[in-house]
Amino acid sequence: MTANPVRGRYKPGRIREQSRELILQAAEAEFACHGFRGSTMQRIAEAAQVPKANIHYYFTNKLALYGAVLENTLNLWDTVFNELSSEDEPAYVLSRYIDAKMNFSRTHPTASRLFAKEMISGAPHLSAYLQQDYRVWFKQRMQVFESWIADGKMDAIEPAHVIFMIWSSTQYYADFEPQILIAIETPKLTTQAYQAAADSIKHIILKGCGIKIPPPSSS
Amino acid sequence: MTANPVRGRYKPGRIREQSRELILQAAEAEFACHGFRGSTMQRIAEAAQVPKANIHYYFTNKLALYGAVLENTLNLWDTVFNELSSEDEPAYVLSRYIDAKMNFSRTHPTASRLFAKEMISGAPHLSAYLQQDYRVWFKQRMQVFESWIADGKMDAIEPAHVIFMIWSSTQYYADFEPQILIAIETPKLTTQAYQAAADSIKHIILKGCGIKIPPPSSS
DNA sequence: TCAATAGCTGTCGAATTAGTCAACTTTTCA
DNA sequence: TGAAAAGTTGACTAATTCGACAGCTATTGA
Repeated sequence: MTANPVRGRYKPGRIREQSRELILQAAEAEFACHGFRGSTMQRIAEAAQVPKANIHYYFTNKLALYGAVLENTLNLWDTVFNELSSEDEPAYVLSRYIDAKMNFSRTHPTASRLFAKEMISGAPHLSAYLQQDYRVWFKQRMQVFESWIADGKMDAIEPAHVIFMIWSSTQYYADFEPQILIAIETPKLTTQAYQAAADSIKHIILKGCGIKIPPPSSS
Repeated sequence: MTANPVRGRYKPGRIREQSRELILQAAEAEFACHGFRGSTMQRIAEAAQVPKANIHYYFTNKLALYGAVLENTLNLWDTVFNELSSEDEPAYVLSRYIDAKMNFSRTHPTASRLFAKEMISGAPHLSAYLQQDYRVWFKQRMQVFESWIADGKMDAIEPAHVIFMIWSSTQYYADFEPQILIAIETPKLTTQAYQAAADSIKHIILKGCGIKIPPPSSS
């Protein structure tokens, strides 16, 4: 009856992991839609289909739950951030980064919305993150752009604004979905629609920054 | 004692107008920060420095107050929207529009944030607006872009994505202020900073869309 | 098999919430 | 001036809300 204990995975904490994940997912959706104060433990419990008391068994209180959700989101975020590597050909690097950011909007819209809501509210729970990892990351990437400009590989535009344009335009498709759906008259943003958007953004950003597409390479 | 009834301005409803405005302003800030559910009538009352019951004298309930705030915001919005006139020179039209949108972010950041929050939440109170005024406006402007493309005045990019890029990048400076402040290491976004951002956006959008700056005209 | 541990939840209390109401003051205007 | 209208507000109610906790069941490992 011991249901094959093969391959480990049987220590106490197995159930813990599953339940926590279930609750976190429901909480992410709720927080993304209604913000911290606007969300209720009751609604999260209903969405996760567990009694409210069960949530309090895994998370000490509402703020701790919110913190856990936010931490999850920031981890995903960092993964995408790091896609902006410091290869030497800007056209290739930026294209890949724009695609990665757009894919994130497509596959993790609620994470994007949660982050946006937190930011709009003044980022009260993100100051630590912003002051540390984010700040460092930003400085480093700025230098990459500076070197590109120095090498004449792109126009002399303040790099910060270029990054902001990439972030804002890619996030827009997740955060402002209702507005976009009505504008382009579709009931749902398809993968093709996301691809078309990414292509347009790449065209405008690359050309707009005066970045030449390198001639070699196949296709 | 009748305190000069000169120049009208003395009908019943004078006080009404002032009090309503005071409350609406406090409510806008609160709703922009915490969303509809996350805001409380008590906090709005404290911000406006009036008793809570006074708010209920002017607005039947919380939803009505939110609706009034939203309506105010949409009126401001429309004013800026209409800045995108259909003159024949795209470089001039888009430059003016980007400046207007950026000025809106600078002078009405809370209105921008309120709108963003509502949109991220799925725009439950905006469907009427989106389906009407907005939809019509969008279609018309799309045609302007199409004609520019047909006339060879800009690259053949789906116009919708260009508009989305302008909206997203200009709103970003209002909605994601905390992130921006830390990135560019400033305690406050100055008018100069906004101007620099607008210039960068104009450079990238115009050049990126292959729009030539017309040669004539004085400096 | 059988304790010990982990996981679960119904029920409750204190605090906060939206909205009501009746009594009050100020403004208006004839 | 004085009464009607507009504006104001403290005190209240009913409904929600977070969170605590005791007692329950399921899982685990010896």
